[in-house]
Amino acid sequence: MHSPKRMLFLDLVLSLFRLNGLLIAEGDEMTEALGLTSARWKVIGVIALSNSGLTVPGIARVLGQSRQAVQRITDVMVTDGLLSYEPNPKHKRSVLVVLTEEGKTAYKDLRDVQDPWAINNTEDIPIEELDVGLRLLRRLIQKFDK
Amino acid sequence: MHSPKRMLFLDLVLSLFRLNGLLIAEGDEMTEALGLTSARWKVIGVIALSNSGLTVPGIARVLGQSRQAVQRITDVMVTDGLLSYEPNPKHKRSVLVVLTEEGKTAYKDLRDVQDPWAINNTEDIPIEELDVGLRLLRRLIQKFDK
DNA sequence: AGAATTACGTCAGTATGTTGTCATTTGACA
DNA sequence: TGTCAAATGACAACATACTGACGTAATTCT
Repeated sequence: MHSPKRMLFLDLVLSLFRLNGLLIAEGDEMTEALGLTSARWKVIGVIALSNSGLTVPGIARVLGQSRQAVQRITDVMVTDGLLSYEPNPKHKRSVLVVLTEEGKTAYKDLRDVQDPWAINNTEDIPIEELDVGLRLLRRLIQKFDK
Repeated sequence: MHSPKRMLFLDLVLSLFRLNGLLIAEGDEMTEALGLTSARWKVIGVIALSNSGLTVPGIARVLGQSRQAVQRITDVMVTDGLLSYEPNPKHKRSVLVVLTEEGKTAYKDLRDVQDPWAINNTEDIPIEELDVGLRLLRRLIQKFDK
C-alpha cells in the first residue's frame, strides 16, 4: 500500500520537522542581538498580539504548549524585566502577563528584524502558494488538535 | 508595512510551530504501545531508509540535528537492543549504526500503525494541495539550510 | 447552596535538543 | 610526505519541552 498520497504525507511530515528546526535556529540567530531566544519571542509575540490580557495558561493554549513550560519562561522574563504580572480582575490567583516598557521595546526591535526577514524570504514565492500552504497547515492543525 | 505576504508568512511560521508540536504528540501517542518515542522513530526511520550504512553524524545530518543529540539517543537504543554498532570499514572510530532484529521488528510495527494513520489523515485532502505544501516546505528548507 | 468538576500554581522528574570544549582520527593539500 | 583543517567521540552545562502529582481556587451543575 505505497499510495503516492501516503508517501507524500510522510514526506511532508518529515520536511515539517526539518523546517521547524531550521526556523527556530533562524529565529534564535536573528534575535540573538536582542537578547531573546525562540521561547521568549514566541511569548512576547503572543502577548503583543492579544488586545485583552492573557494569563499563563492562556498563552500556553495559544502556543499549544503546557502551562508549566510557559510559566517557567514567563517567570524568568519577569525577573529579566521584560514582563510583569498584573492583578487579574477576573481571577484571584491567575494573574495577567503584560509587557513592561522594556518588553514593548523588545517587541518593536523584534518586529524591526522580523519584518525584513519575512519579506526577503518570500520574495520569490507566489502569494497563492503561501496561501495554499497556510490553509493546509491549518487544516492539519484542526485535525490533530484534540 | 503590513504587507499581506508578510502577515501570511508569519502566520505560516507560527502555524508550523504549532503543527510540529501536534505531530510529535500524535507520533508519540501512536507509537507508545511499541515502546518508541518521537526521537526514536525518527532515528529508526532514517536508518531503515538508508541502503548503505549510516554513522551517527550521518544520521544527524539527515535529521538536521546535532550529532551529540543523535549520539545520546542511539546509545540508549543500543542498550535497549534496537540498534547495534558495527565496525566501519571506511572509518576506524566512527562506527555504523544498524538495526538489530528487534529494531527491524520495531520498524515493521511502526509502519503498521503509521501507514493507516497517514491514509486516514489525508482522506479529505486533495493530492494537489499536499503537493503544493510539500514543495513549499522544501523550498523554504533549501532557503534556510546552508 | 452544596457538590463535583475543572482550572491554576507549584514542585519534581524526565526527554530531547542546543552549544562548547578537548583529544583523536581522517582527509586534503602544499 | 608532512602539515593542517575538518570530522568524530566523549563529556559537560544548559534551554526547552513534557508528564505527573498535589493542594487550592473557580466554575458548573443539580
